[in-house]
Amino acid sequence: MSRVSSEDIARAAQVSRATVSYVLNDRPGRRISAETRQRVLQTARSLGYVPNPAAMALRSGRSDIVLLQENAWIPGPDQDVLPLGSTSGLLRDAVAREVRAWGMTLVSAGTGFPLGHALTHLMPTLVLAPAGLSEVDRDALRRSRVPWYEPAPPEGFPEAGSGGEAMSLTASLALAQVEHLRERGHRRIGYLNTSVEAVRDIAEQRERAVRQAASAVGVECDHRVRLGPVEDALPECTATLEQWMADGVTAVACFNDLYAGLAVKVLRQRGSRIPDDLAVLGVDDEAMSWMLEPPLSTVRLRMAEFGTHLAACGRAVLDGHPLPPLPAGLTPVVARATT
Amino acid sequence: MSRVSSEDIARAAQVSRATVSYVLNDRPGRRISAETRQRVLQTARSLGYVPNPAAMALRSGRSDIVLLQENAWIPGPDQDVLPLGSTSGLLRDAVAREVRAWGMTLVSAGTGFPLGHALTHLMPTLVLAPAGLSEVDRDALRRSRVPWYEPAPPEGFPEAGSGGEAMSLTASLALAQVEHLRERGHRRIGYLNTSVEAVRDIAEQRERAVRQAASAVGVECDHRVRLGPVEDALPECTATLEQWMADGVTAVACFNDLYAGLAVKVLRQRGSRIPDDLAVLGVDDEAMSWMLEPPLSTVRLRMAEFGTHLAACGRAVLDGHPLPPLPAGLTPVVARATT
DNA sequence: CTGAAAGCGCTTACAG
DNA sequence: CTGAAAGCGCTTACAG
Repeated sequence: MSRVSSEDIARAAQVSRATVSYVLNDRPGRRISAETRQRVLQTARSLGYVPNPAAMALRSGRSDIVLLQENAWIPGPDQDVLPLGSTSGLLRDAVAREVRAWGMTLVSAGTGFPLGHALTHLMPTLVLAPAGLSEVDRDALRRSRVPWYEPAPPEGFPEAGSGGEAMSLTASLALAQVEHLRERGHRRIGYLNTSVEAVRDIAEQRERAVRQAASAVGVECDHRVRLGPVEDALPECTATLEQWMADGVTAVACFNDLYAGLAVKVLRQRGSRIPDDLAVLGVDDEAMSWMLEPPLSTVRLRMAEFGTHLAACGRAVLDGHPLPPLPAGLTPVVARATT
Repeated sequence: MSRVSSEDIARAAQVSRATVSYVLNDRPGRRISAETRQRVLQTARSLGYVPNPAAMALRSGRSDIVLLQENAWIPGPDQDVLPLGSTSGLLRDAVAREVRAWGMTLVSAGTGFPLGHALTHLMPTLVLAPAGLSEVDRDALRRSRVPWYEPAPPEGFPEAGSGGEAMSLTASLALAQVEHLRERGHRRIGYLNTSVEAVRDIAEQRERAVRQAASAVGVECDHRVRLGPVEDALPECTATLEQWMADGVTAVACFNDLYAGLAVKVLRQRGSRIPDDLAVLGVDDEAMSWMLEPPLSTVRLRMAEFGTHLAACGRAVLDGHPLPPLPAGLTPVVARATT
């Protein structure tokens, strides 16, 4: 069965293709008799009409595709990969659901490729970049005049009295980590970051946010490291944590659950008590985090909810509306046994 | 800067658009003077020409998009999700790399949506379904005449003397699990499967494959369960494993590392020794599996290599060539402390 | 060896 | 209120 075109439905409904187009697109200023209108709608439905996306794209110079740019992997044929947690699919599916409600299609094209390629091949209407864009990608976007949304880098915390202004996800995450540790009585914490290249930007942003949060909350955070891929980082992590404990650090906030898991491993190996000798706090609430011994405390990122928000922001840039504020409660602490 | 069209390059190179098209597409049967040819190629390059994908798609009735249909999630606004391991992104990126070498673009559209929607919106040239397709999706594919590749369901194991015929990934996985356990001396094993709806097909295939592998190898595998989402399955898992141990089961093969992690958790809680009282073997080699206590033995799926193979199969169906055999060594055992 | 023309399926001024 | 026509950017018979 070949596709049915607007021509087909025009013929069947005894009107011109223009009329079909007008009623299907609900063009204002065009008065179509209610009767004709019904007939067209009817036949369109009964014929199972779906507009040809290529033709629409050719005409409008834009497809109905929204491109989700994920960039949390190191590509490469080897296993040299920092997997973004198992939660990243949640984001995509949530965004996909919203975008679909607009009558568009969300698509993601794999990471590690310059955006330019996907841009010319897909001609998306909008690009969504939950974790930010490289300057190169931003350039490509500007050149091809495709609108995009990426969260603003964390700008610090709302001023006192600003009336609950929006915080970035990163800021809210950092604050959740630091506040939780403070509540548990810690006054000197360390930050265990990653040096994996593919997530450098986000790692730097998080570290900055944690420092700001710490000083805002009255916690000292002068101890910080950046470790390579978790699989290889055990020795260095051991040395670091021993030093830190000697310096009076009582808790570590980690880039994510993987590094937190590493820290837990290190502490167990040397017989340290968790959290008494050192508390450990991750990020992501990975599927296996509660299976660690002891079960890992972590800050969850509500990915599905964040996805919905991300989509709303995209919609706003498309419509020229102001951006909606980040909803609260996106970064709940999951306190288990390591804090 | 608006896109440059073949018209532009025709003008600049002083030829007709037809000529441009002929040289760019290397049309055989058309003799274009080497000189003209060079000039066209030259100007195309210098102008940064990229064919308009919408126009190509409109003309050919097909885009240059390859759609990767992943289906390893339960969608839904709640957290009721079985995350496919953190390794799934590896697959996508590997396939994307191959597809890109064909001059096409790989795209994935999120899971939990009927394929029909993406089909009509994207008009892909090919659909790749690493984990198989539902009958509904297959119908949609047939109706829209889009070619697709999905691995054949496991058909059992090659006959003796068949000369190393291709095995499915599922079969090879199952065999790896069972053989490893046999080598470790186990003669009566259990299979800990998932009942999560979103992966029912794959769960059933794996279970069948494990049973076949067990009988092929001379191991008894009469003990099997299907547990719900890991987070809620602890009590049931406990009851099951206790029963099995009482029945003389000495090892469990699991659907994936999440369920294996659950089993480990259960055994620790009741003070059983691993692997002496019960050995545990997962699948996936998740990023956190080695952090468990004791570190989890598992079978890794070489996702990147599998992705390359998947792409090659897709290419073969596109070209009408015979399918390449599944490469060997895609499912190495990672023996750690639980077996 | 190269060019003029049709046509893929849509939308939207522009006439009636 | 509705229709005929142009045009988005490509490819490919079909003439020269």
